[in-house]
Order: sequence, then C-alpha cells, then structure tokens
Amino acid sequence: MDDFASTRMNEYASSSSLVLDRERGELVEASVKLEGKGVSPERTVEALRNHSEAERRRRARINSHLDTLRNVIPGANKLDKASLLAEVITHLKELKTNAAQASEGLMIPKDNDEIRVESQEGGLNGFPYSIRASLCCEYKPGLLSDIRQALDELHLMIIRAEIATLGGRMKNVFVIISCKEQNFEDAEYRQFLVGSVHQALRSVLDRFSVSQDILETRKRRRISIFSSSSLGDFL
Amino acid sequence: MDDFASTRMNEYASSSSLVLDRERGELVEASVKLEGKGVSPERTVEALRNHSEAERRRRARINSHLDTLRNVIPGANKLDKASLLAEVITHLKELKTNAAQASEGLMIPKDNDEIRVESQEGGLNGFPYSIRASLCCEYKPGLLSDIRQALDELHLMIIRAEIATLGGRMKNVFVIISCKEQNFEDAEYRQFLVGSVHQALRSVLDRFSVSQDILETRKRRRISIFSSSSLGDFL
DNA sequence: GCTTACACGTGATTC
DNA sequence: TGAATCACGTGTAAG
Repeated sequence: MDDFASTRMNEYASSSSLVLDRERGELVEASVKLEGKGVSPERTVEALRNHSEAERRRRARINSHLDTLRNVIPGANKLDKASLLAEVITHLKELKTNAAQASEGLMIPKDNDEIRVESQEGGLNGFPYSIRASLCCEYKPGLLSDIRQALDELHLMIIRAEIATLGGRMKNVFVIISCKEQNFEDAEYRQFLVGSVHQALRSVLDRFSVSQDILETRKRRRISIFSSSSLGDFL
Repeated sequence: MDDFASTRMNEYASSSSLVLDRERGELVEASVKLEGKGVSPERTVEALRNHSEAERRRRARINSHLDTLRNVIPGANKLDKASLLAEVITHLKELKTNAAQASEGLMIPKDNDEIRVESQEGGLNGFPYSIRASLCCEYKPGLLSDIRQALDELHLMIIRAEIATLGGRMKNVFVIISCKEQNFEDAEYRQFLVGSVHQALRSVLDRFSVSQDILETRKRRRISIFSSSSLGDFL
C-alpha cells in the first residue's frame, strides 16, 4: 500500500509539478508544459499558497504539542521526535501502572474478601526484590500483629504497611522482604515466597473469620458507613 | 526565519529538482537542465534513494509511536496527529497530578512532621462536601482514637482513614464530614471547619509530642526500617 | 563523505 | 467546492 501510493505519487510528481516561488509570488512551471488545458493561473497560485500555508500551520500545531510534551516529560528536553514519543509512551505507561496501583490501594471492595500476593519486580523500595501483598476483609482489630507473627515464622519482614478502613471494612497493603540477604535470582524461590505469603495470609484470615462467626452469633454488629463507631475501636 | 528558509527552499526547488521514479528506478529531470556541471548520475540516484528511504523509515518510526499512543490513550483511537498529541498531553498531566496526589498519600516524609487540612470540593465520597486531613509524624500508638475523640467534639466524623507506616514513622489520611446535615454553601463555614480540624490535629499531635519527649528520656528507642519491631506494636 | 533529523511544498484523499 | 489531513520526496544543517 505504501509502495503503491508512493509510486503513484511519483508518477504524478514527475508528470506535473507546479512550484510556487514565494519571492516573486508567481507560479513557475517545474516539469511539464501545464498539460494542455489552460488553467487560470491566479486561482492556482492562491490555492497552492493556501495549501502550503495550511500545511505549515498544521506542522506548527503538531510541533507545538511536541514542544509542550518536551517540557512535560522530565528528562526529554532535547530529543528527537521519535525518541520523545518513545519517552512519552514509557512515562505514560509507567504513570498508568502507578495510578492503577495507587487507586488499587485506595479502593476498598465492598463485599468480596480477597488476598492478593505478587512479586514486585522493579525493586521499588531500594531492594532488588520485594513482595506486595494486599488483604481486604471485614475490619478485624489485632489482625496485623497476627500477620506479622505469621510472616516472622517465614523469616519475612514487613517494611511498609497501609491500613485503610471504610464502612466497617478494611484493606491492608504490605510490602514484604526477606530478612536473609539471599540470592533472589531464582524464580522458583520467588514463587515459593509468594505462595508462602499467600498461604500465611489465608490462614490468618480464616482464623479470624471463624472467630468472627462465633462472635456474630452473640452480637450481630453491622457497622454503617456513617456510624462514627466504625473507627472507634481501631485503637 | 521560517519564511527565509522556505524562500530559499523554493529557490532551490524551482531551480533544481531531481525526481526519483521508483517504478523504473531511474532519475528523471523535473524542472531544469541539471545546471551546467555534469554530476555523475548513479551516485546522485543512489544517494537520493537512500535519502528518501531513510526519511521514510524515520516517518514510519514516528507514526509507529503515534499508533501505540493511540492504543495507549483510552478514547483516542482514531484522531488527528495534533489532537492525539493534545489528548496525550491532557492525560499525561492528569496522570501526573493523580500520581502526585497518590504518592502524596503514599509517601512518608522522612523528618518533617506536617499537618495538612483542605476542603475536598468535588464531593468525592458521595457527599457534597468533605475534608481531607493528613498527618505525618513519628509512629504513635493510640493516636487515632484521640483524633477521633477530638473530632467527635466538633461533631465531625471520620468516614475514611488510612494509616501508613514506614521506618518508625506514620502518616494518616482522613476523610471527614460533618455529622449534621447542614447547608455547606457557606464558604466561611467551610474555612471554619478546616481551621477547627487543623487546630484539633495540632493539639493532639502536640500532646503526643510532649508525652513522647518524656518517654524518650527513659528509653531512646530508635526504630530501624529493617527492624521487624517497627510494626510490632501497631496493634 | 555519510548519516540523521527537520521543515518545506505538494499530490491525494476525505468530509 | 473548499478545508483539513496525510505521506511523500527533497533541500539543508549538524554530528
């Protein structure tokens, strides 16, 4: 398709070519003898000038946007168009994943409990390898200490914790690393760690679930979003 | 400068124009009679073809990046180059501010304590008006209940809380609304609420600071990031 | 010299 | 029709 179009282009380009000399404002025959029919010159001159000026404006708009992109992107102040666009794509995807992670950490699913454990590749916390675990469930005081204890038995360490509550539910996000300075090149070991963490969180959550089931038989406390007591017993 | 360049361009374009016919692979004289000097034709043909092909590759790279941008940006599947770049800029800035806000909620400043209280205009939580308060300080167990108590006295309610810890420091983010269903159109009242919340948080933090100062005289516990005890007494 | 990148004018296409 | 967009080849400058 490209070759076809370009071939046709060249056919026409070599057969008819009207060049506008902007110095004199005249139209100069470039290649052939204006193809028989007498086309009124002024019309063509003006049309051609309008055309080229419109194209110039279009290019200016595009380049203006590219310049603003150069200013927006941190390190891409003097780059090729192509490299600039590549950098834009990179930063865009990076920001998109960051936003997804952030909003993921901000949302609290309403009903469904879930445990998510994934290996954090990028070494985000200065470590070459870390695990990001998130746990969403009903609000359960004392859950964090149990989780820490369980992870201690795996020789893992929570270097970062977030606890969010909304309407009687809670979501915790942990960043976990191994205490031992070990060789983390082994993908199997990574997967083993992920599975271990998932299992540990699952067991803790299950333990709390049954204890809450027992509690629920005596007092059915359902916390409204608007009740100020939803956070009262947080600490 | 633009006009100058374009004028010179057209001078040359109207005076010498060698057009490559890609069908036959030959060079065809377009405008004038090759300007006196006999330039060896094969060299010029090959150079010109290399040039045009290089330019074609460059265009392909740029357009490829533009296409990937079209796929990355949600609604910009079939847009102009200029409009596409405008959309890219928009989404880029939007994501940047979102990331700033998100990382603002995720980051824990290393040394400086701070209290920030601001009125949330957009009605983010289904309410027409809410307050977002963030508090960063040393890790202090039992701080949240004191804050809730202080806000209770102001007839305010925490509908959302986030507690993040890292390296013995903590950052809390609250979303606060008024218990009374009041007319929040009054900007003065809003500012009054913001000031009240700020003052309440300040008093609580000061109270904890002095108590911690007292505690620091007996046991100087400084928590390392890598110490698993940094979260041990969270609950 | 040769490659790379850019701006330009222009033909084609679409609305 | 005309206005707007695109791809193309080419002239030009920098490394």
